[in-house]
Amino acid sequence: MPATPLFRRIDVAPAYQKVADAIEREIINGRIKPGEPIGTEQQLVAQFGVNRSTVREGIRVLEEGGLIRRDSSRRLQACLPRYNKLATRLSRALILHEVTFRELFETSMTLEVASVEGAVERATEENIAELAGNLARSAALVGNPAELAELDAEFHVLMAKASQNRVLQLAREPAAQLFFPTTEMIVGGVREGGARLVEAHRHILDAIRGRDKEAGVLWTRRHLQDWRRGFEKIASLDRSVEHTYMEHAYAARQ
Amino acid sequence: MPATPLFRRIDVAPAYQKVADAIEREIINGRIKPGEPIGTEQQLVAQFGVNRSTVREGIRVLEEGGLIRRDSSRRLQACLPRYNKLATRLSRALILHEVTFRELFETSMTLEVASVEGAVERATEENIAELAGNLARSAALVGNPAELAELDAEFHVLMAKASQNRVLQLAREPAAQLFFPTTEMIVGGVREGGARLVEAHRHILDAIRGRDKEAGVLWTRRHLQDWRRGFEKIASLDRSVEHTYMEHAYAARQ
DNA sequence: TTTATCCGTTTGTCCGACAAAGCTAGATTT
DNA sequence: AAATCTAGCTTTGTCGGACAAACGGATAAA
Repeated sequence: MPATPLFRRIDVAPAYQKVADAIEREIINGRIKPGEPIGTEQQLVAQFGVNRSTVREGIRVLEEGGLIRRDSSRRLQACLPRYNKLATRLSRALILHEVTFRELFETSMTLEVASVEGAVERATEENIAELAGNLARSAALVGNPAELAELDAEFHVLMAKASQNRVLQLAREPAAQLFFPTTEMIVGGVREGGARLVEAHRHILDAIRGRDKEAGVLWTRRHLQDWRRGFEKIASLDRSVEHTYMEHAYAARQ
Repeated sequence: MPATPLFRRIDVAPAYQKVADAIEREIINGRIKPGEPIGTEQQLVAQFGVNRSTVREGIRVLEEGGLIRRDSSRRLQACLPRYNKLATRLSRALILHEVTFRELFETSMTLEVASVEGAVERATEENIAELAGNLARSAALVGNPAELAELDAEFHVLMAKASQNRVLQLAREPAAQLFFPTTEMIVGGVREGGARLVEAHRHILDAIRGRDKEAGVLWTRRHLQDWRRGFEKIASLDRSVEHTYMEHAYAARQ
């Protein structure tokens, strides 16, 4: 073997990967815009000159990556990767890495506070209307932990949306997906839990309306501290977000 | 159509999806541990009773999701999803959503501050040694924007690691992947930029060593503000990341 | 206007096949 | 005996062809 290699390593990516890469490039470059059709499998077979099985494997990769999806009639089209879907993967990764609720709590505190600060600064009338709608529905469902937990998660999503910061929206999502599902357990297990939750939301919304950052931050902190107190009554913050929880969330969702 | 639907939508997932789900469940549940083999395609064919093509499509899904990988000899094995891979996809999503550097900056400020706070509280001797090593190398490369930019990114990764909060580590990664590559442009374009960067890192490390949270936060803020000032000299914060970054950084990298 | 029917297209799945690359174990060489 | 080589088996990546089910659209019937 020569001391200095004469040749660069040849790129030998499998064909399905090359198919996926080629389509991905077109989407990233903007040559194919979100919503536009990619073509049928048959057409891709013709264009790439590979077998349909190979094309289909490439498609699966892109589909899982969130770059393409199938519309109502199963035809392929480009799409904007949905935060939510990617966030789900990340949440799973967090579980497998056995993170603790303490880590989850600490990070969520940071991100929710940033979120409310942004919302106070930049929420539009429409954002506020959405939050108000959520609050009204929540108030009507104080006694229903399951529904209330879902509305709580939505409230925080709306708050992030109101911050007009999409990076923040994305950054908070993975933690939120693991964090907020516990709300049901907590609201259900703590006396007056539901009422306190709605009360906090009301104060936060008022702060956003009144552009009062201090109040917004204060009530967001209280809101999360409430969660923490509730959580510590039923579990330890330093236990990992276990498989048991995954099952719980999974089962409940399906 | 009845006002209230009588039936829930029936689950008719395609076979390849069911294959992927089945394997995923085993991994999430911990029945298959990271590093353990999944079996050959032939075995999966036998176990699931479906065709190999179907199995392979399912495998692509899991592979892209980061739950399984192929070892040196291409055999399937479970693995821990790597943050980095997932974060890359998220970064791509951010680009497609045409986020601005303002959003990136604001979120990074939040997350880096949280990161340094955690590091000040919980950094181990090993963490500090790693940071010190990074600082020493940086100091030796003040005049080299490309190298320094890479070391800067690493410094912040190490800082997040020192916070002992894996959720935070993950949450900051997508933004960081888009944010820090611009450092090269900035350090190269601003007089004394490299020196200021190393100086800031030094103060941050000192603060972590001395468990001085206030100083840590202060210098982290300054460090990022420096970035911002530098950035505004060469581009607008409100332009999308795609337009600015794709042109500059991509061209430079290739 | 709605319902039913037919037909071409597309997807999901299956079968069988083969070359290339990796592993295994016996045969060969040193 | 140890190292090396070789041949065979296994596994993956790819291919071609096939077919049922679902969908879209057009047309006929009520």
